[in-house]
Amino acid sequence: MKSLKLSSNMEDYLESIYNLEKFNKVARVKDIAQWLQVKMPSVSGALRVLSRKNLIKHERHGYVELTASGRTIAEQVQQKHQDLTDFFTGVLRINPAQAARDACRVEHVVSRTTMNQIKKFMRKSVNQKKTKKRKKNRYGKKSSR
Amino acid sequence: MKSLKLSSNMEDYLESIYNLEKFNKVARVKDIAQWLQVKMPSVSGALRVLSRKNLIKHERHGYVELTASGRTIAEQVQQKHQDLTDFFTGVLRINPAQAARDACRVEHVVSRTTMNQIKKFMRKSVNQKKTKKRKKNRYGKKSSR
DNA sequence: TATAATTATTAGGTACGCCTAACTTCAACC
DNA sequence: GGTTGAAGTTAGGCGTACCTAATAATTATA
Repeated sequence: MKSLKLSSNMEDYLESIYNLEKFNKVARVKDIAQWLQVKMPSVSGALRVLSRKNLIKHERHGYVELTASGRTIAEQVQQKHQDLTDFFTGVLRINPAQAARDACRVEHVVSRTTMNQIKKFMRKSVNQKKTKKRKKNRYGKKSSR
Repeated sequence: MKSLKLSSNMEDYLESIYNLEKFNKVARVKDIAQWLQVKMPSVSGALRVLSRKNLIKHERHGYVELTASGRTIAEQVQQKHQDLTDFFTGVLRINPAQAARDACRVEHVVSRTTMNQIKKFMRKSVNQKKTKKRKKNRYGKKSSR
């Protein structure tokens, strides 16, 4: 391991590469820049750092690719992002656009503990809803929606 | 208005001054440093910035005091902090220490919209609990605790 | 009141992350 | 194969926020 803790910004770069690989097949400097709303030289700089940490593979003027360890980190961040978005929209009833914006920023600062509790809470809410429905049906009341 | 958006760090400085004024009557450079786990020169630097923005009053070697506008910001941040802490402990069942740590970081990145929904959600949970209790009592079951 | 200890400031340096401007490389087309 | 435009890199600069070391001011104590 080169260094253990990754900055929020570097996590964002990894996450954007991950998403671009997923949606565009390949990740290019220009697309990363556009995704993150920064200029290309900022991306070049970041890629140099991530390369040195062996989180990406990147040859001059070539596509950017995640390494296995880079992918692991990206997936973790992405998962947090997804879980937070679900929580914000599903539980807190935030509109999707705002939920995404908040998730983007919260995902870098929220603890593992809290993420776990959030997921636990969501599982519980789902069960409660199911239970409610069952009860209503059992008592012959019309189910909501 | 000098400049509109304050960095997370500057918000932290304001918040710590606010808390120190509240708990210690006065805020001193040394105490701020201790509170935020930074060295005194970092505090001196930050205070210069906040002074220029008219958010604090600070004469060389004197106590630090919030101005009206500084206090307003500090109170807003502090309120978010409190609401998030309540949410984390009360709803998500996070232990108080971890809740405080998360609140400290989330308070700077979460949107107003989401904060509002969090508060709404908490009010709703409280009501639901009350309702449950009432129901239980009405049906003659022993109330929890 | 002079000295010691504490508190605060200034000076100067580092790391990060962004930018613009200038240059290079690549690919695509004539 | 040379030209041209897009994509990418390098160079150099800026702002933020932290640090250590050195210095200054204040407060406490002998």
